[in-house]
Amino acid sequence: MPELPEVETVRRSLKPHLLGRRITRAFLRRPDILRGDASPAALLSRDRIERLERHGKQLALIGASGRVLVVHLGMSGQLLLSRHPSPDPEPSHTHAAWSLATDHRPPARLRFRDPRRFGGLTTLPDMDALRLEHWSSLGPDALTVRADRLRPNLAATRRPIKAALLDQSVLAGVGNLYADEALFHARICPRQPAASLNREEVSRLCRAIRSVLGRAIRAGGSTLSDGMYLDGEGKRGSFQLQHAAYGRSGLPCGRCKAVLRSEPLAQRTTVWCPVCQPERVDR
DNA sequence: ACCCGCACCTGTAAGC
DNA sequence: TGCTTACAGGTGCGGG
Repeated sequence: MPELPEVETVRRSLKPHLLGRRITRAFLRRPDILRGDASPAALLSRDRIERLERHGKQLALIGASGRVLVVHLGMSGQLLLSRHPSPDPEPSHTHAAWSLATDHRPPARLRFRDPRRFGGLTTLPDMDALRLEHWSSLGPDALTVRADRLRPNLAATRRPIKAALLDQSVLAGVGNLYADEALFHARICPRQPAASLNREEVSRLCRAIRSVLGRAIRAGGSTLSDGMYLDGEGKRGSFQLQHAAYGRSGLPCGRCKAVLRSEPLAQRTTVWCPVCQPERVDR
């Protein structure tokens, strides 16, 4: 599922193909996946892609005109490059597409696919709208988060730490999979109230978050057995081979061999090691 | 103000 | 074998 490492891998895989490239035409097949102005110009038709930015799980394409197209992959979203014309039929659930100007770079079409439609596109007039409106409700980006930014956000909530990590206004980029991985590596029980983490625990958690997300990006993200996640060139990730907690309920902990435990928390399947991540009694 | 719980959506897989 | 059911989860919102 696309969380920060997958979105960052998509960004990096698209960058050499898209930067400086002109969009000749934009196609919107399902207008209900779009928020904002649906005009061709807002969809970057006849624009030139100047930058690709990411905050948390959101990806922004920024045109030379200053216009911004935000892509949110949700659960099953994909941004895929393909040749055009292509001998293959258009993939199912292709909700939007962009024709790219012919230059020496071959793939000539970009598609947004999203079978479950939890994702979508947002058009914004400029970078100010992106920073001051669209991204202002998001917490610090998880890839570079430091304890001094995370500590006040955790102190403000009584929810379990796992629930707080899933809240994009607390921290941007972590979803169910990487929350379990980060808590495992930080040796913190997912049920521990967020506000009860001491300075040392918040520092450990930040280091674990940065480290696990960094390693996941180096592995190209996690492509689970459903094969849903692919980068911009259609390549699979391999970080699923390094998962320590996610999807390993009932299997031995890689550190202490105790059986990993699973229980729903914040309506999400949560896996942790009862020995390495003990519940700390709070005073 | 905070936060819980559910609806949204579809593909996959397990169960009968 | 073919149907039904459960499950996966990011986000937004109703309501407590």
